[in-house]
Amino acid sequence: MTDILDAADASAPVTLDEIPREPTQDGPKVRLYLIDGSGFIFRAFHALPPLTRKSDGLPIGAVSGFCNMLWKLLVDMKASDEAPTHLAVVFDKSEQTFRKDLYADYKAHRPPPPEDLVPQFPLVREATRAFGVPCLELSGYEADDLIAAYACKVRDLGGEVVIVSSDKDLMQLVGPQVSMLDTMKNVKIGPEQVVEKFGVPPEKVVDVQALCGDSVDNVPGAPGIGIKTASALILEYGDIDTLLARAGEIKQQKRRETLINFADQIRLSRELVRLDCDTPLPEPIDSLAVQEPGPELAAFLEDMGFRTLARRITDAKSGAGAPATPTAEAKAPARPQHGAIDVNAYQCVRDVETLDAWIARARTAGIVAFDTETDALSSASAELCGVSLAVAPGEACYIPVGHQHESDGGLDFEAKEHLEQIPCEEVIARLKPLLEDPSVLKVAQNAKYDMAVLSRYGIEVGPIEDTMLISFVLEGGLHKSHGMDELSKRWLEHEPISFKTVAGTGKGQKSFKHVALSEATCYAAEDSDVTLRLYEHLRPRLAHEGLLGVYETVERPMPKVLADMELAGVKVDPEQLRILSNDFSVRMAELETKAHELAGRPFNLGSPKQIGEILFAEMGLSSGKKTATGAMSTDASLLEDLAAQGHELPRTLLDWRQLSKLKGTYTDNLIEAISPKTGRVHTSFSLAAATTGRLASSDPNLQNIPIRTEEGRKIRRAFIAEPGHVLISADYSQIELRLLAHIGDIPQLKRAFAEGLDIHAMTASEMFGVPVEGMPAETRRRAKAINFGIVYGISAFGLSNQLSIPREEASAYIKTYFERFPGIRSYMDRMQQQVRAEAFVTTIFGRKVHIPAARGKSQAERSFADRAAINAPIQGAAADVIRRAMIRMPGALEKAGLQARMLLQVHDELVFEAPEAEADRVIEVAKQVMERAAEPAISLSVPLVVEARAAANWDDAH
DNA sequence: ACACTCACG
DNA sequence: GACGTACGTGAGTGTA
Repeated sequence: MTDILDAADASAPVTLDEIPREPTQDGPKVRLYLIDGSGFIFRAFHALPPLTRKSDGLPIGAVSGFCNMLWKLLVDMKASDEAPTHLAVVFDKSEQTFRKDLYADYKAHRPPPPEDLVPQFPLVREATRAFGVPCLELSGYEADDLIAAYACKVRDLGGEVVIVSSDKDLMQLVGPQVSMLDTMKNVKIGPEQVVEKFGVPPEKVVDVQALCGDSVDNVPGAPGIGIKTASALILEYGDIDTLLARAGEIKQQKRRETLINFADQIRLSRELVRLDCDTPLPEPIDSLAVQEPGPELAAFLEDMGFRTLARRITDAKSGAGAPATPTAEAKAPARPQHGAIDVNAYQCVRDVETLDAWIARARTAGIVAFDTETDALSSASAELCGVSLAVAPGEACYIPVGHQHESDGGLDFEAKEHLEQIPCEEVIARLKPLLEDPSVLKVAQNAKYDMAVLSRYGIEVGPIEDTMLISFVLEGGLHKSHGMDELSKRWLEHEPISFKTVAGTGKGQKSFKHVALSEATCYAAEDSDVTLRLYEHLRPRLAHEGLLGVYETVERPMPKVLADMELAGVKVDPEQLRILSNDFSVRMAELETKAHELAGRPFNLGSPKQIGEILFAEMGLSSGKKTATGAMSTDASLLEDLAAQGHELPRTLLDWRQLSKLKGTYTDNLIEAISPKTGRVHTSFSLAAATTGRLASSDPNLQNIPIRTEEGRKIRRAFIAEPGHVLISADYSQIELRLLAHIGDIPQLKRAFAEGLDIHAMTASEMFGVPVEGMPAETRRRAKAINFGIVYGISAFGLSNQLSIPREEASAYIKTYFERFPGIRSYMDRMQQQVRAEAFVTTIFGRKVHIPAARGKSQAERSFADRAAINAPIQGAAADVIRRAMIRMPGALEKAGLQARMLLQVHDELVFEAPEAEADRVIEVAKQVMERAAEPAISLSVPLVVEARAAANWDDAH
């Protein structure tokens, strides 16, 4: 049997006795992990639904959660390159501690633990021991004190300590050898994070906590002083004693009085929060050496009935002995290839000679990572504050161009930093040849943004690569975000300075141009440095993993295309929207009055909770349907049902909701979104949001402008063209079903598309054996719903819901469908097999879509993965097709001598703006490019068909 | 911060 | 046969 908990390095077991003789020269000999047991228990208890043991009904939810968390932690720790040599779980022993003697009300407000949890405390200790992990506890002391004592001891002996907890009270212990690990958020807490939280370094945390107190533990502190004030005071005066001694000097009267009057209470609070390193150690450190679980673990899990975990542990043990697979090797975080990142090593460039020197270095290197700093988020309006460059790992600079002092409201005698900078035009003029030089490769993180900003300064950056897109191509679906901070933490094991730390947060956030140059240099140059390092790390994997083609053809060209679309924006008529908004307001008020009358009392129509109370409790209507959390659902389909039964209030609510949605989400916000600079609306397209490769649009989202209802279409009519111009909408007809026909190789579908038949009618005809001529509309509607359902990974439940038919009937439809189209069944089976084996699927263009849920614990999760695996190759191929069209479009329009511009993409639709006279030719070019977009990569066995129309507004162009 | 609802493909 | 249920998004509001 392989040792699960074996340390990563295979060095012989080390005892603490060796430490004093051989302190730290060869790296830490002891790395002790201290797990905050109480924290784990409460998290496990609250995160999980109540669970009882089958045999006797004993509550074991928290035990189960605790075991899973502990196991995961053990596995993760072992895999990390900071594997523990020693390990223990620390528990609170008793309520009565020395702090209660100091202050009777300490933790007085804390409610007793839930009844269900109490019997689980001893079980959790038993579980810990079963895992081969020692439990530490001591009468009269809290877990925190024991953690402190062990941490101090190991630290003083030259070892390392990792405290697994998110409790802020433990942050005072953090230091060069002591860190914390928050396993929920999966973040490491070092001195930097402590400063972020408390505004002071770890050694001052106690002083800050003494001042601000803690309502949870009922530590009094000083009334009216919060964390902000506390850290400011401590930073100024150094510590509590000095502060209290000099309290009389404080200018603010109230604060001065508080400090003087509550001096004793503050000193007491300090004693309450200070952790005692002199707490006796119940066990010698040597006895905490990591050991593998014995046979009692299996027995314990069996006894509890934790079958899944038991199986996982057995699997891990049998698998761990085998040599690492190549994939596992490729995924293992590689060691950073360069030295550590030192933010103080960067240069601030403020004269032309230095700038030219950096530009020369970039040319010699042939590669430069860069990043723009601006004063706003929208690339269409943001002003440049500076540019950073990195020419090699660790060699980076920041060139400020727009930094200013914050406008001073009064007299300020502090010496102001000199803000002499190279004039912006000068910097732009010198950077332009470099950034446009075809022989120098540029690298950026989210290049689209920087390209859009610089384009407004006359620079067309190229050639360029994008680390965010490289990450997305490699690992799309594996992570929520491909932002730089995450990538840096993941691959470089380095946490970059957060924007919040330099610019502040909330309404006190300052524009980047007001950030001091020294700080701005650290932050900005670090971004370029990190980007370059990420590029060097990630880029080789593209070829290695067969993803270079996807990256080069459908990812890398996109930032330029999208930057131009975003900068172009779309014209929206604010007058029309204002009229609509007023109209909606009036009608909403009428509906509200009516709803209140029908309900017999006033209520908030926007509150699902109140609606539920009125409809179900007061009016006694039946609902049945519940939301995910068990609350009564009041969604549209349910209200529709009730309205159909003849009730008036649901109808009124539906009407109000529609208007409320339209007004709140569209009319009012679209007016605000109009840029004062351009008079147009500039969305932001995200390339790395949807795992299938679809784009996403935000700020504002222009991919969900209403179209399905008449009222909604009025909003679409406010999207217009410049005078003398038209909007052109070109959309793929049935692209997903066509791609399914090709991918799944379905003869009937292919034939129907080749002959240009009505695909839904054809489906209905095949399924129900009725001729297309004279087919009832309802029959076709059902077939249409089935076709959509197929693309989504159909289920009887989903279809019955969609069509409001009994599940048995839906089931029968699906059965018939699979009989008529057996190819679809086999496509679905193939995707399910693939995703269960590999946890990813690919599109015909080679895009890889990771679906980690396929490895999920629950059946439900895996079923979800199956459906996603059926959908992703279809949705993803459609996304690839339209990307290919978009990439070719600007060139095709230009080649045809047209001025038309592409403005928007809505998944299967492209929107253009063109001079009226060009309309017909633009339609011709757009159709051709779009219909041939799959070529030459893929020769589709079905035709792609595009319908296009020109009109004065977006609605009429459909 | 999260749940709910709803706009789109 | 059990399991929760159609796939992919972004945004506003209410509620804790």
